[in-house]
Amino acid sequence: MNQLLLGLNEQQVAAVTAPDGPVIVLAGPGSGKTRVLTHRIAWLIEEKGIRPWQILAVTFTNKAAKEMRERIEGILGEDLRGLQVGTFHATCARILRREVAENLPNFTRDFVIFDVDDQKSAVEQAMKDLNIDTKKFNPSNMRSGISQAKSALIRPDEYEANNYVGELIGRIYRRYQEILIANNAMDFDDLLMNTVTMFEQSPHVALNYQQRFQHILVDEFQDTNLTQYGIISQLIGDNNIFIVGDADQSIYKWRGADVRNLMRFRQDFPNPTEILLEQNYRSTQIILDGAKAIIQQNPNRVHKDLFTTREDGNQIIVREAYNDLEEADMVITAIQNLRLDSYLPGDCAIMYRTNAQSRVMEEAFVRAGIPYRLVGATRFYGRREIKDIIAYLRVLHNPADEFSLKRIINVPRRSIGDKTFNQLRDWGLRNGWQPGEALLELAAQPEQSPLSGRALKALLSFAMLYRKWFDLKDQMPLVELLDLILEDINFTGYLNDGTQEGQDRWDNVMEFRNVTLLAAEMPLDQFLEEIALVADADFTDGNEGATLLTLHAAKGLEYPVVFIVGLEDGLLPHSRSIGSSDPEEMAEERRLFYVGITRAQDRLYMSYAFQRMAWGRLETSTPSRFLNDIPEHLVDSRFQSNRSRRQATKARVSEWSWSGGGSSRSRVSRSGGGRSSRSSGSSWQRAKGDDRSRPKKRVTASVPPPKNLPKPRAEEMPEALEPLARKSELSFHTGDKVHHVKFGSGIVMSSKLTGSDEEVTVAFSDVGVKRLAASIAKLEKL
DNA sequence: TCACCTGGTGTTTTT
DNA sequence: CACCAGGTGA
Repeated sequence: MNQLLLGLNEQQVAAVTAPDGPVIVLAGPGSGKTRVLTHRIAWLIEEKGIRPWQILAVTFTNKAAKEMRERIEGILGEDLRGLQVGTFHATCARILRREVAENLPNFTRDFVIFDVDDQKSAVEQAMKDLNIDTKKFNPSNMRSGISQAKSALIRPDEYEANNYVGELIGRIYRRYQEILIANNAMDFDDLLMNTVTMFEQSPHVALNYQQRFQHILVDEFQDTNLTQYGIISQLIGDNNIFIVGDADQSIYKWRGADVRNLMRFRQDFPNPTEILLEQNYRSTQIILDGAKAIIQQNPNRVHKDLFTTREDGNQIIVREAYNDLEEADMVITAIQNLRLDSYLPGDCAIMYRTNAQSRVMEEAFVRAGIPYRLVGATRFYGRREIKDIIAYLRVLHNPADEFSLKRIINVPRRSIGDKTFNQLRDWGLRNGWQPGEALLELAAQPEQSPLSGRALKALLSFAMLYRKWFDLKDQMPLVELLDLILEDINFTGYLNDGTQEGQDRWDNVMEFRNVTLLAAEMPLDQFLEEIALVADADFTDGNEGATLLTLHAAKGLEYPVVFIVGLEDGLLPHSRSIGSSDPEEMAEERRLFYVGITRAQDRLYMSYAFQRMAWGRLETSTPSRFLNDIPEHLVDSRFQSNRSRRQATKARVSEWSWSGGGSSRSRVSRSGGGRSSRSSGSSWQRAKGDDRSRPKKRVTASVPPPKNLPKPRAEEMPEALEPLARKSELSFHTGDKVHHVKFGSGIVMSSKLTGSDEEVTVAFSDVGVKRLAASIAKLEKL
């Protein structure tokens, strides 16, 4: 048997060796689809005599592309130059860079790529130009409306509105596009849309690529949008298309992905070879059963019979935490204990629905001194100081980029304000110069400019710098150019303001310098393109620490141990989907959960918190409805389910935490927490340094009603509808011994009246200090 | 022009 | 709570 097919199962072999023509591989999670893709490409090259450059493979992330290339090179043991592997965006950017000059009017090959921030600025500009109130209509919403349109291959002149906001979006879209052209810029969506446009307008270019790519392979097909489908259609001709996907893992509808592309594919490419990969090589039976139970609840899906040979395994552990801080501590303790089972932090991933949840987790890791890696959140290239530096490079590369110039012309401060900037701009406009060119002209002939006095002096000294860099930019390696700029503008002095934050920012700049160092001889345009297209998910490598990431970013990854935190209604499923009239939104939340679960190889932990901090307030939450769909026998849970929770409340506290109780639980309680001015009795907690209890600037003298007191869950308080009686006397006092059904016994540290309730702080022997509302907590005096 | 304040607003998820 | 845009005074 061919070496390439060794160790593959029957279906995988069928996929790898599938005949020419359209092929659909429906691949369940963990079914080895990456393996199939890499072996397929290797098979084409080795057995079918296809040259590497005749193959185009499209992946979802840059990282996946890199891995795929390396794996194929590993299999074939040769350098596969010419093999085109990349994301849609990277592939299109590459094609456009080469063809745009001759084949797409309005752009030169030096076009820049606008990220979401740049897009927002451009949208705001467009709205200003059109006299549309940016307060009344959120530019972000307008931006996403435009993005949706572009994802569906609707060009500005094709945009049809069916309501008032749509009409606005249409107008803004048209103006926005003009602005981009003026700036020689494309946004992410343009990379795709303009490629299709170019292929349509210049069929010979499309034909050229058709002749080159005899085999096109697309991964994660369920998350392609209409425009991407258009690209494939243009490229495919009579060539061979091989797609891999799983409708159950479609989680990007919100950004224009269209699962119906699978249907379209079946229509446009009749009688495809269809292969189902159902054997899971990743997870234990229990984890897989849990995942199946979740996904089965979705309507209108094609049933798949996933199975694994990894029998049994540990039960899925589900736990409730008192609040988000305790939830984080539970994760930490669990990770510490997992060492006993030989799992290192690097084997663990913590997944959450929203980036905002990462903060509390991160702080817990820092406290515990456990190494971790945060994926996303404040993305590296999104940091202000990094964006500033990139803006310098961008405006040097593309003098038309007004937004970048505007960003940096007064950073660091050089007394160049809006007025001066606009004068420069208008001067350029009158003479047909791009903003960067206007700077060069100013440096050459300052006396011709309409500026004078202080403004001229300030601007001129910047223009001289700009000209210097501009002349040198192609004559020195990137790092040297960067160093020169940093030196000339004294960026250190600007950032290093003596604070830790300043230091961190400078460190980031140095980190960025390393990137340019690695880029070595790379020309500026290519460098800018690469950093524009990197994604958070590209940084998930390495196993020095636990990985913190969103469920979206977890797609395509796997870990021995997975924690899914924040399993609460409103978070997962997200509140936006709960209130939505479109049932697809809820279905997508469910798929997201499914994706998370199926990342786990050996162990799976889930948690939810009774209350958590959100928008600076303390919110009470209900466990996620999804939890009810996991059969009880798969779950090791203190609260088996909502149904039997009341019964389970009797269990001992020690069973309650993942670890069996333990160290530093007192960290878990939250002081301050949005409720106002506290009595001095609890000040000792502040000393422990809960940074959320930082003294507030404004202290209100009166005590507002405690709007945010934890609300009781219905089954704990049958008469919940009755308003709480106004209390006037303390029923608990410092030193009282009390007992709590959940936390066991403890001693009252302090107690005080809040608007309509009594707030008791208790030190429990097992779980540490808790702050409780007397009306709810059912504290028993001993 | 800039430093400082204030009030409004927002957290889904990302190439 | 945290971030921004926009306003104000120096």
